[in-house]
Amino acid sequence: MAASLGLNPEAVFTSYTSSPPFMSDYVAASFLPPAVVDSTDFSAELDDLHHHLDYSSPAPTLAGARSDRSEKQMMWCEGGGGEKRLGRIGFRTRSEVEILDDGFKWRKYGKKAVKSSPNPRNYYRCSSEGCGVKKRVERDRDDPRYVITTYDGVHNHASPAAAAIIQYGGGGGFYSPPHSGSPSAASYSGSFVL
DNA sequence: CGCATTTGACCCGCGC
DNA sequence: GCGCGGGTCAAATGCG
Repeated sequence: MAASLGLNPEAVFTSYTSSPPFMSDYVAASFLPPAVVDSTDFSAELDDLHHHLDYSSPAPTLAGARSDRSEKQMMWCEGGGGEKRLGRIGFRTRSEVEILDDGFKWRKYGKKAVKSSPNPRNYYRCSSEGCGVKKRVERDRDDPRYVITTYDGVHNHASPAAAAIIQYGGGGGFYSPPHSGSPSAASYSGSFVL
């Protein structure tokens, strides 16, 4: 079953690093407006991240990345190169499970053991018609406590869950807590059971 | 009974 | 041209 993700916006935005990797998967789920990525205060550690991931793709262009020192939760984007589109977004998140519910419906279509890691890599495709977004999930080679998720493409649709997050994240950026005057988080948390 | 997952086969690009 | 590694397909299987 999917990871237990309590969609409590406040929790997501303020302490997601200690929760299931909900937020990272969410952001990666491609509904992330490029503008947000551009405006987000992405910090360094990209080189370190890339080195760590030993990503085998041909010298990807980093469009932006974010890291959280405390939890070593990181994100990298590639492709686009200042353009509006994100070719690929990757996350390294701490998680017990690999099936992370990011609000979209994914259909698994393959599994492969890769050379660079002792752990198998899983391939998923967005099950929505006409949406060719794909994602790969694999455990970190060096630190099995982490899961590396890579998204390819941009969803041509939104999920109800995504809409909720966008609403709460709007204006303040993805990592900002919801305004105190925002509608109660409770109205949304009910839709996502732990 | 319908649908998602599993898993080996197949395909393709790339480096030697 | 060949072998290898990675990505996808699709028939079989399992599950709700």
